[in-house]
Amino acid sequence: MTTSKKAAAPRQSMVDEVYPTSVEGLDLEERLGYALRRAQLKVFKYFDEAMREYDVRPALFSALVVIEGYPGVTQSSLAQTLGIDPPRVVNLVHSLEERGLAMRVRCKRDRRSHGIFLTKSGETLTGHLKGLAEQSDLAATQALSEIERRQLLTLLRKVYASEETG
Amino acid sequence: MTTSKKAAAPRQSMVDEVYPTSVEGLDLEERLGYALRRAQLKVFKYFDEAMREYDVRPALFSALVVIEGYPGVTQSSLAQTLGIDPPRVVNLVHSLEERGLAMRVRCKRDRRSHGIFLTKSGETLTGHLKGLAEQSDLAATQALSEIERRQLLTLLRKVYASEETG
DNA sequence: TATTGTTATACTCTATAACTATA
DNA sequence: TATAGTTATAGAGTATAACAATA
Repeated sequence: MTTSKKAAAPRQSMVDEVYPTSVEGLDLEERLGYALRRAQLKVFKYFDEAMREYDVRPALFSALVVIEGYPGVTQSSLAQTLGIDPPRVVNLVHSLEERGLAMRVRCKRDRRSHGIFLTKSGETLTGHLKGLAEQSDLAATQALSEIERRQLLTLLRKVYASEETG
Repeated sequence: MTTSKKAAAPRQSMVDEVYPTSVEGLDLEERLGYALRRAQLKVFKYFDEAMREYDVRPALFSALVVIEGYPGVTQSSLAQTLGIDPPRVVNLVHSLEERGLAMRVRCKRDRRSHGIFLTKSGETLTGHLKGLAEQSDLAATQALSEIERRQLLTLLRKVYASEETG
């Protein structure tokens, strides 16, 4: 095994240039993690463009949608639901409050907890942003038919939904 | 508009707790970016576990596979192929050299460029890691059939392959 | 002047540990 | 003592600007 195969390291001290421009044909094309990362990069790029005007990042958008769906959600529950850590939620909610989009209210039964609610303007903005997000998803996946887009979403959900315990 | 609709903000200064535990039924479930991020998080978690023993992160693994497929690739081409910036490639290649997995060789025609080659031990490790990566992909997507896994890969490629100019 | 590789820098994202106030 | 929220901090990952060597 040490002599018969063509060596990878060059025999000379200087070599000709090699300029690949794609990963086609590489085993990388078969790697799910790589494909997910590249696809996500593209979808997020479109998302960022669509949201730039509002200075809303993915995490903030997700928080808005969850709070809209569960008015009064506690910060710890929000952390669990979004799969992020409590300290991040603090910054997220603080930012929402600063911008007048949400407000914290102490829970009466457990005064350690805070329920989070969208303000009126938070509700309005969230509705608007959901429309923008949908459009940016469509733009980012122009290469897919409507059926394929639904298939993709279904398959992705199947992957991340089975998160079990660890 | 100020009186007829149920206000989102609470009337009281204290409220009952709300503890959602999933995003089911939320519009978030329809967002491609969210689904991609969650799926990627899971696949990367499995990948990290599989590679922990070798201290290999996704970017390093991708670099190894590209160099294996294109022996002598220049750093700028590697950057373009992986969709990362030149400064990151510097660190990546430096790390590979430090670990004896790859080496830089000046190009004879354009002495500004460096061709990157795997060492013998880099080749061996890359082959081994590719096997581990394949297994970790399978483990992370146990919820999918073989056909579904291929479908997912095909759809993701369709999305990121149409990256055009912007 | 333009390009390859490099250094320095900064900014975002994310994770951890420790603190407070309530329970 | 345990938990919700908070603060401080540090580490990845990523992007930008500026520089040296070469073209």
